[in-house]
Amino acid sequence: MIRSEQEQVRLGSLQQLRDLGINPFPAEEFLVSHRSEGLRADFKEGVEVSLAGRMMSRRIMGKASFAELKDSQGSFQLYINRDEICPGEDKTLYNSVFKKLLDRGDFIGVKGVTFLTKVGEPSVKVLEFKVLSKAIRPLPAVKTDDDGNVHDAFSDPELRYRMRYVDLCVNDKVKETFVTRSKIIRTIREAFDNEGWLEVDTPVLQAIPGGAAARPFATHHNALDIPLYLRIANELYLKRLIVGGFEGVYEFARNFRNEGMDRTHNPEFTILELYVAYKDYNWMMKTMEELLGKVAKSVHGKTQVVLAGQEIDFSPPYARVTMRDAILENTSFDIDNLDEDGLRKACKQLGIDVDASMGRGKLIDELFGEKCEHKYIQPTFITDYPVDMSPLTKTHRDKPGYTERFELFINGTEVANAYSELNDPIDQRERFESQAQLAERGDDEAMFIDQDFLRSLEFGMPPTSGVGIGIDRLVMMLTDQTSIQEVLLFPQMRPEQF
RNA sequence: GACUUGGUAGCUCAGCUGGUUAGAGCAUCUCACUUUUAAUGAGAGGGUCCUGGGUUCGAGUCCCAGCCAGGUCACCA
Repeated sequence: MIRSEQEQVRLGSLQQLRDLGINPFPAEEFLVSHRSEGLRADFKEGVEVSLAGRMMSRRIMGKASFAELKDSQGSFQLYINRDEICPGEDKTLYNSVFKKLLDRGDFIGVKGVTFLTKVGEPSVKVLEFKVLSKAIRPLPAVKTDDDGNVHDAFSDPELRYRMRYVDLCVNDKVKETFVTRSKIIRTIREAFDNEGWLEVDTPVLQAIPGGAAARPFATHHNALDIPLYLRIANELYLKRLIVGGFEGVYEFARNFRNEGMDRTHNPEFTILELYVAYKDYNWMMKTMEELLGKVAKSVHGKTQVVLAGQEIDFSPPYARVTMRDAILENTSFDIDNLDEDGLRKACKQLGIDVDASMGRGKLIDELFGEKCEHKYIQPTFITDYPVDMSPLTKTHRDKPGYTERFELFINGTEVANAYSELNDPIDQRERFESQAQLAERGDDEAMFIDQDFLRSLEFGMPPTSGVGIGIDRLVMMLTDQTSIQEVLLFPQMRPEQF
């Protein structure tokens, strides 16, 4: 293995530490009394503390030095004075160990006393330090000046995603994004738990990948000798649980879809699905706008959030626009007056590619996707989707041909999808059958018929409303990110060649 | 998958119509410096110019193929 000059120096230092009887990778616990932000928030001089972390920089001035120690909360300044850590004649600990053999990126533990420097920086005067772990590779040397300008940022997206550990070490904003992600999920979970809804786990490996229109990843179970699929959705399992008598169930589900990747799609992604009995999609709209208002508030302290330079207002209520009105407003075509051929002509007239496999629902979906979707920047519920693009949704109570379904759009991106769930087993069977016909026409994303799911509905499912929220996308909306890779710790990449 | 932009030191980047030994800042190494904070001052080292072909007296630079990534589009949530 070829080592860079800096790596060779560090490997040499590692050996010299060992030669001095210092274990560069000690096993024993290091007791920490404080962490950086806590210590700064409640700062008093003259307090004995022990801190541990990564040494991010050093400023050596002869017989005294300053260093930045970075822990999980932030950074804290250390002051190391030669004669204080080496009171006797032997100055090896300072002159050799600290100045020569330690490097940026090494983990150290220190014990010392708090004080304020001449310029008022809260610091720890180090009395003892211990090598906790040696770094062989140099971290990128990112610096921030007094005006907050970042110099020599570690910014190459490929390197950042492939070596997220480095990205997290040197780019504080990245860490913040994932702290926020966790907070968003925690806020939702707390809200649902307060309602008494049950968090559940359902199968990731499924014999029939159902609940959505998408291409699955296929795998094989050796012992059973059967094909299995990674789930594209968990919807049908959660509904089985409603059949089983739970009144509210939810799951933060990792789903897998074998499709393209771009800044809003990763092959694996997280959807929060929630099903609540005796509710309908109108109730769900209210529940969602209240939830998102609450989440925005818990993350930002207010419901107005800046996203890609625009302010998004998450305070309820959100606009409600029917699919028909959305298309009417944006294209002046009234889908109520158009049959399949008419829709196909309308699409062609608007420059939308169509093919023979597209049914009425798919054509309407194209019209909306191409000409309307991107216009909904503020949170908007698009409601009442045509029956044939919503095979799991109850037909609309008073609009024939439509369903009780909505999708939530924010910044032109679909963030949630919800319906009054179809619980009529006869109707559901017919919908599955028409999906099967679509498959025969060439639609490779049409749904499979799930006989067990149909059987469960035949035992009776209460009226239920369900929703799926794209958690990754929601996190994007709330952290001012426009790429899904920025909200996934390890976005999918083509494997690296070593 | 298509189009497009890029890949040069550990990091961020220059490198002109092809022309000596490929540069800068930070980082690294050596020396100085006991309250600095993008520490400072002096000096030094560090390169598979993504890979493989080709054109040429000569290629980081031009051509072809490939690999990886970003962006746009297609597909999708």
